[in-house]
Amino acid sequence: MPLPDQQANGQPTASRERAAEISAVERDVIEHFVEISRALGQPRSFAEIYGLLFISPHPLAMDDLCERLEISKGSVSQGLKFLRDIGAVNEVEIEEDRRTHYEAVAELRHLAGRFLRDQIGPRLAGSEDRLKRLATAMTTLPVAERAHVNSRVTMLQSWNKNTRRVLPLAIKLLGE
Amino acid sequence: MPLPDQQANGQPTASRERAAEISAVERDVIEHFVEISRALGQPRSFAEIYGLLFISPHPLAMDDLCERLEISKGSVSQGLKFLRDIGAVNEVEIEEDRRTHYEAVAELRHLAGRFLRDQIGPRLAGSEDRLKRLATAMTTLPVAERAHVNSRVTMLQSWNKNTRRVLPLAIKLLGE
DNA sequence: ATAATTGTTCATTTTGGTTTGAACAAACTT
DNA sequence: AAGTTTGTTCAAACCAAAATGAACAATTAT
Repeated sequence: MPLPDQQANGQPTASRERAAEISAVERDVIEHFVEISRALGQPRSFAEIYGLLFISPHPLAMDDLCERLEISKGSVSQGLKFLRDIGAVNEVEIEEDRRTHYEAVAELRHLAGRFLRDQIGPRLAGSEDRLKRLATAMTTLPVAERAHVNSRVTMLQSWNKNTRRVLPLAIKLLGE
Repeated sequence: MPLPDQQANGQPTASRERAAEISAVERDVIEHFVEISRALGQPRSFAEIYGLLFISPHPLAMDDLCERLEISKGSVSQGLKFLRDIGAVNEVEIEEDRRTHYEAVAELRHLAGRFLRDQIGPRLAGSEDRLKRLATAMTTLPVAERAHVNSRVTMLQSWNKNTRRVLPLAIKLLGE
């Protein structure tokens, strides 16, 4: 146990004070994002990290996130990696602090857009491939079944096409 | 082990033949729904059930679903309950068979609409409540923090409102 | 050079949600 | 009535995904 806390002193390398606990307001905001991320099938810790950064008035470093959210360094590292990748957080340099700090990107347009492109897009593409293969495999079926199967597969293809069309539009409308 | 299989005989109470295995085409269609349901955070077995009903040319009973999908009676019962509740399947009565059979409701409009209403709607409502409470709790904050927190909470409220507006529209567009 | 700090990776552990299967109720058959 | 079939419920088992924490690399300070 090194130096006791010495807040607001000039020493650049002085030991940092322990981060404050999560307040009621912060708690609620974080919970809000946790629920959203759940609906999107993303891990809770990622949402907690984003939520705290979103409500924090200044950028935070990994340590802060670990201590205040009480999650491990590993989780925070992974969470920040994901959030960085989808452009949900920005790195911020702070003078006289070696650690990289992070701030939340609050523009829903960017957020949702990149999430759509990186997370949903590839899946839709995969679906399209499968449907194409299906259409081929179908031709080997006995004629009796073919009619029904064909109508169903056609339906799936049309749903997929519609989704591809509507999703980007919806994102655009969401971002006001 | 009762009577050996006797297909296509006249006896109404005769032992039923074992259900056929899943074909390649069925496999692919089912997998398609499994992936969609994953994105929506629904259990795999539910999607399997819906998928098989969707591609099947005739209604199926619980037994059929158990045997062909190789999942337990309990799972099928729960899955059908869920699918019934959101209106994704209809019960069908079959003459000279006591068991209730099920067919998939293939109208995307109904499907998505009810899913939205039953699964997403309540969550959005919950969010709105939390945001209201938040707006109140906020007023007890020190003035210094209040400005920033206020701007963030306002942002969340606006996102929520937009979602409420856009989601039904998106559903409508999806259903052609 | 040595030590301390910052951050990532990944094998293990934990956890939360799904699936199972046994017990049960209800309806039907003989 | 006794027995069979059909279907639900729920505690326990199971499992995949998330969280942990130790080992590691890289950078900076002494």
